[in-house]
Amino acid sequence: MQLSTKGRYAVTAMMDIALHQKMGPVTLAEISQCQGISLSYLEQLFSKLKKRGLVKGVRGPGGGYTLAKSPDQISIADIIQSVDEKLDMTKCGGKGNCSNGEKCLTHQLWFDLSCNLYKFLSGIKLDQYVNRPDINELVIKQDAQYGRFLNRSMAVA
Amino acid sequence: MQLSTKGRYAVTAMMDIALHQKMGPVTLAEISQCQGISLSYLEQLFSKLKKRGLVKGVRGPGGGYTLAKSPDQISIADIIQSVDEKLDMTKCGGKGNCSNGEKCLTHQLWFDLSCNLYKFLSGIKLDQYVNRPDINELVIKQDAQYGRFLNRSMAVA
DNA sequence: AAATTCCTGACTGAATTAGTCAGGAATTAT
DNA sequence: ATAATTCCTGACTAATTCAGTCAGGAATTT
Repeated sequence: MQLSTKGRYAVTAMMDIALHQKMGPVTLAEISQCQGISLSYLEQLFSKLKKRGLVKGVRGPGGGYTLAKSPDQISIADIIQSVDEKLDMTKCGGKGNCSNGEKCLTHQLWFDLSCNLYKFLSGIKLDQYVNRPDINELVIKQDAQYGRFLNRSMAVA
Repeated sequence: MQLSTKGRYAVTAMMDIALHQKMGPVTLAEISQCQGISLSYLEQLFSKLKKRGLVKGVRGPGGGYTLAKSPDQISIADIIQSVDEKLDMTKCGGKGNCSNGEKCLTHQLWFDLSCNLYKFLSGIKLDQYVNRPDINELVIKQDAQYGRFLNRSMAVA
């Protein structure tokens, strides 16, 4: 039972964007460098995030990715499901035909587990992280470390 | 994000044993047949369940496996952790050194998720299934289908 | 002594994951 | 216009894990 780095990377990247929203679009190159994720791999993940309508791509210089919805509308479950496909723990995909057309002994258990998981992850939205002091401290440290945004005029307020 | 069949099989098998406890030891051959799990694979899994002290093996004719503790002492989390290793969703194994020796942006999130998961799965014990009418109905149907226990004198009461 | 059952370790095929590579399309800045 | 930047796409590869097989041995009961 494990979270793939696929899902982990996607959530991390989305959080990075949410945390830098004021700065305008965030490039995958930046995320790649700061979060230590392969650029090509990020591109694959963002292709899926885009298909699900979670991000918008802006091409050309000064471009990057932006959140497609407000951060209080994007849950961790949304993100993971975009790249990872499923939070469903049943063998049968919820259909209940897991053992000779009937529910198997453990069907209800996995079904309950899936519900629990979904409730938890869909209850957590990106905006909950944007204003946490401990997270902001981390981001500031990271940005400094990689000299992020040094040559960009801070947009908006 | 997915449950491996490893964990699924182990829980199913343990539930099978719990449900047939009164009949004495349950052989892996029976479980293999009724639950549709490869015998050799079951042997691997039970080797781990035994190491963790969840089951006891009884060799020889009439042997099989028995629960090593009472079914209200065995949680789903115990079983999954025995064969699957971890319910930990953090990258760093909980140590908090996921990003250059510090916590990564998502550390706390995965930590909270792990706790939620563990609470849920450790709160469910095998005995909760032994007396459920719907489960018992399933078991009786299964046992009939495979002619289980036809040639065995029903022990105890 | 024979049958049964647990028990162990090594091996294999298939799937998935994580990551690479090459190239193209849109946009902006010069 | 042209060059630089960035998204965007698809095909390919290496490594890992999963699921399952196989062969043989040890303990116990009949």
